Amino acid sequence: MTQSAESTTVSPSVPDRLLAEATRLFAQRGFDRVSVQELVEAAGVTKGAMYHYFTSKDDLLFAIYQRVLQLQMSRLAQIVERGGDVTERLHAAAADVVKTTVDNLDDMVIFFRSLHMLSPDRQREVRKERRAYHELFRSLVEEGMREGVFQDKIPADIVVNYFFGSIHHLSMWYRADGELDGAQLGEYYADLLLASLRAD
Amino acid sequence: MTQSAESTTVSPSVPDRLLAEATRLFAQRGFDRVSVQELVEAAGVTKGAMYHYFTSKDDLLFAIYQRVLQLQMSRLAQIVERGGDVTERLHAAAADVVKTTVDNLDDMVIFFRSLHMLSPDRQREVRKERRAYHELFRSLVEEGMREGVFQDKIPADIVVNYFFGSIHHLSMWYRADGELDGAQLGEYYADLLLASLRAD
DNA sequence: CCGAACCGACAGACTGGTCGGTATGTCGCG
DNA sequence: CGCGACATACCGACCAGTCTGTCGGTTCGG
Repeated sequence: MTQSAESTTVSPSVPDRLLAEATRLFAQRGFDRVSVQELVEAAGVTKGAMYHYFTSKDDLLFAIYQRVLQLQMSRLAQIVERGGDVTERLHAAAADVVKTTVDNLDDMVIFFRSLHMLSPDRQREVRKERRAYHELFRSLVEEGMREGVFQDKIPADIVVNYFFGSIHHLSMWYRADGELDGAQLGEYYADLLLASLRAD
Repeated sequence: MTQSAESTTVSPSVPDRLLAEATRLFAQRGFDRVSVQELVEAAGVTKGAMYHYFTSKDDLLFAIYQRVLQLQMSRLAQIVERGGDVTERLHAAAADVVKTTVDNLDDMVIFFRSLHMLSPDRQREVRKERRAYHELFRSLVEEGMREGVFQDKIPADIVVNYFFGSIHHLSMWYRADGELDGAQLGEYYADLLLASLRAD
């Protein structure tokens, strides 16, 4: 074994601890308001350790983005690929993205609030991957439109942006301690999306 | 007249210039990334001038929030009050908020991205006014539900959050130089909202 | 089989620069 | 002469990133 199993404690590796604490702190107070010193103290390591694993504070933020993008894309791809009619797949995809979002609210707060903190290069990279994600989702909508299952008076592109806007906004009002759980909310949101797409 | 009309130049007053430049810069680069020095230079004044009219950098940000909240609330109130059936009023309100949002994209970027930069007191104040705004909008939805014009399987609260999420997200993808103008987009968005509310 | 060279993984002090806010001065106008 | 409306120099705090050092393990030549 290398070192992944356990040493004295079962705590995760240093980079993982940094990522976890960074996510929590950046979501809570904003990227610029969290100092590197504070972050490493929260993770129980030192600056030396952080700069050993990440080239900059920016790099740490980017790592959070990559984790989110990868998670979302893999979940959506899985749903798109599996069979079933397009209505079912779109409903499942919509409900799943809601569930995943409320399960990772901190990630989403950071995602939408801190994009402009990344270097232009990395912003482009994030936008590129995000676009691919949108396009995969949109392909479902377009499929339904072609089949005549969905109305096509409103461009698929607009519908998708409309829906993802709602998702984005979840990080501003959804509270995990409320009465509404993620699965229930996912049902509502998926129903709203499909209702607005219902063919006449 | 006091001083509002004109002096030598026709340029707006110092506080107005500060507000305008602050809005542009905060939206472009984020509150924490704009230094007071840079801001006052952009507005063509000095720090002394700024701290004469605003008690802090925070205070300037709060002034932007107040302007946005007031504008939105007054527009919505006007639409709600005028007659017409509930479908028409909701459609008009929805289309108008889209139009107002794309006409003031910088304001909205700041609104959603920088809320956590305000002091807790002022955050509460903003949230309070924002809630009142949501509730007024929601009252339209509830009215339609009571009358049976709208479906009521999904709570009005959820529907409103869903819709305002889409609005919020506009600041992330809508580009004024694109092919879609605000009025057209407002139609689409209002149609989507009403479609998702259509009674069976 | 052993010791020396080496290496990855940190620790922690330090630095150059920046920033929000303040204190004091000035100037024109009533 | 007094006061509102600024101008400007300045300060203390803080912060990202760097640099040098340390230490436990691994490798490798003899």
